[in-house]
Amino acid sequence: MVDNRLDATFTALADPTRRGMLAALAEGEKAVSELAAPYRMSLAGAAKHVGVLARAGLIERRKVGRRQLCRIRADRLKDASEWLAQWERFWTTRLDALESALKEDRT
Amino acid sequence: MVDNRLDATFTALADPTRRGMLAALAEGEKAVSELAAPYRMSLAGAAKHVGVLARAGLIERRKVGRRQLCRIRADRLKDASEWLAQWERFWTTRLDALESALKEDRT
DNA sequence: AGGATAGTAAACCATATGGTTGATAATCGA
DNA sequence: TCGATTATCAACCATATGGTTTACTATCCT
Repeated sequence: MVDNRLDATFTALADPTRRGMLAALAEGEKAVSELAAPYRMSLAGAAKHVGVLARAGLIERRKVGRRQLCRIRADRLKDASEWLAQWERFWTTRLDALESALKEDRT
Repeated sequence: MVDNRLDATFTALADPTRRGMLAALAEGEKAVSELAAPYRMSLAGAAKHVGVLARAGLIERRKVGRRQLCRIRADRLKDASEWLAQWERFWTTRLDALESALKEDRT
């Protein structure tokens, strides 16, 4: 199912630690321990989060020496974004309705 | 935290039943039992999913007679969409890189 | 009034999740 | 070679999640 990928993607995005890690990776490739550093959490714990991101396909890892460099893989993020874009019609019509309601108020 | 809202939103979106319910609500307001109908699941189980969507702020409920009519509240979906839009630069540069790689292949 | 319908609430169960610690492996640097 | 660094793995724990069933309330219909 295509759905399973969205499940994993949204599940991965549902945790602030993991969203923070993605934000950190926006600056460029980072090793697991660098990703872990900002969090009051054991390295093993943080590495689990990295694993969730990797299994969801949101990041790639490559081993360089003893470090495991991670970088963002944009395509899954794009899938999620496109799913959400489906709903754009809703909020735009919502905003349109709000706008005309406001206009009506002023007349 | 603003983050907590994103947590709840993405958690709610991480389940295919709940995404399906949102899709059903795209056609218009629906009662809980109507939302539940497509799923091989007890009404109580489905109602829990509706509760998750409501607590995440993705839907609103209003009681009409003995029915509980639900409709989409677009703003939270929009929040999630905007969070994801942050990453647009990533996949566009990715696609650009892919494109030039393909071009290079052909020369 | 009394039965069917719509929904919630509570108790329960199995499994998933987020975290810990401790052990181990691989690599770097002196 | 030896110690420190980087990371994974396994076992474990508490809590959350997705589902069930049973019981109950509220509303509608005849």
